[in-house]
Amino acid sequence: MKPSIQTVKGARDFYPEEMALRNYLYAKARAASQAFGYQEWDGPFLETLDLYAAKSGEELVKKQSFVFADRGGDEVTLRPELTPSLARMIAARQGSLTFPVRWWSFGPFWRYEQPQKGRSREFFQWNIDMLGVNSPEADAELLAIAATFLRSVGLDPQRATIFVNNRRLMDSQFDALGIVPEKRLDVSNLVDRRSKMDPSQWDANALDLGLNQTQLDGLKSLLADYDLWQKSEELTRLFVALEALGVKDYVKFDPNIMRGLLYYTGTVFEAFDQTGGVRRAILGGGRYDNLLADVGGQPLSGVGFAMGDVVVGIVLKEAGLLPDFDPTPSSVLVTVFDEKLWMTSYALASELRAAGLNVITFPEPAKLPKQFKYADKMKMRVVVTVGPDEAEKGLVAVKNLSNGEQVIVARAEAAEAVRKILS
RNA sequence: GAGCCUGUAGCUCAAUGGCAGAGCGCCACACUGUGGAUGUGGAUGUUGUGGGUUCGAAACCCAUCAGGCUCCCCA
Repeated sequence: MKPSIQTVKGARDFYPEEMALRNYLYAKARAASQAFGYQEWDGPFLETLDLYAAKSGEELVKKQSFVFADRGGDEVTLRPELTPSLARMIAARQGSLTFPVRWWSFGPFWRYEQPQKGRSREFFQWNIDMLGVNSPEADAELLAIAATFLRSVGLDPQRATIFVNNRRLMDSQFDALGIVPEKRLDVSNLVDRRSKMDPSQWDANALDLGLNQTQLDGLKSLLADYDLWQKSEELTRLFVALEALGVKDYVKFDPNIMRGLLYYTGTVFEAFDQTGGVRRAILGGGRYDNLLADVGGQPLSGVGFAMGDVVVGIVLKEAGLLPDFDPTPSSVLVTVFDEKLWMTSYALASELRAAGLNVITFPEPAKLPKQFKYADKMKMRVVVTVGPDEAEKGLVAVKNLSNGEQVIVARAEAAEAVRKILS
């Protein structure tokens, strides 16, 4: 039977299987974050529109935010990103926080976009930031966290690569080509779109922006120069630190990585699936020097990245790296032999739970084959049965489903027998 | 916000204007105290939804909803 009411467009149902993946990503993000000593935090899911109007682009505020009036008439929005909340909260306690601040978060976000592969309107995102240290070595730490995560979910450097660039380096190169600072943003956006465009059309767009042929040629050789990082002290130091941190194999310099975000000022990076199943970035981030000052705090530099759950979920699925799904958190089934022994089974299950085991009881008397089939389908590992023969002597039958062996033990020793099989 | 493609059983898909099907899964039984295997049988459906064309529509037309690809955007 099909339900007559569908989910909201771009929203997803989390059946136990999807919920398990979400929790898996959460656990891996937490592990990578905590391995580097980051503290978990969160902001409100509802924010005032003004928070985003202050810094975020017009596109985000006007077109891609879920905005509505509350009952008091104030405009509120479902948070489309976390960084403004971070800046606000840091600024509010700037005088009392111990820097550097190392914070991470995993929660829901909403953007009113066209849903497609790798993109939904309601999604979960891992955010992680370090504020108060402005150095390539700090940037390297965030890259190492990203690489640690990728490694922990089974994505090797050939499969998932983090491409890094530096805004300051590119700006100085643009300067050298005689591209005026006012044109940097346009040129950056153009670079960002290059991989999606037909080469001749891209050239035409570049000339439309007011570049001359010499500048265009210079820009193209710039974007083909994968040794360009050697001209940047920041990037040179970054790669030294990445090597020491043991993640250099995950990171490659790429002059084509720009990122659309206005607030990035130094190192920028994006991780991509190299097998091409998903063209969207798995994660992305960079250094931002001016964000705190923009929301009224003292100037404070930060570096961080964000990873949505949707793209990485697809990448893991396509790579065959989804973790095995456990249909039940319990590995033990206590059968109900018949009407008469029903409550005996319930009492036995209760004893096993008191001994610290997670136990499912079959909800009613049924034929044993049916109960065993249920245990098998739920991938349970142990079945405990009390039939008339056992009940009479105070015994229980404990069966190991993985090898089919069954032992008869005293009821008081059931928990121990189960534990032995599970260990 | 724009263009294109798709929507049939729980899942993957057939049926190209003429009786809506297959495989897998599901349920029951064979098996009256023990799962995975095998066999036999069974249930599946408002063909996304609403209109229209037609003697007749899953198919053709319009609208709408959802998904996918792309543009835009990716904070």
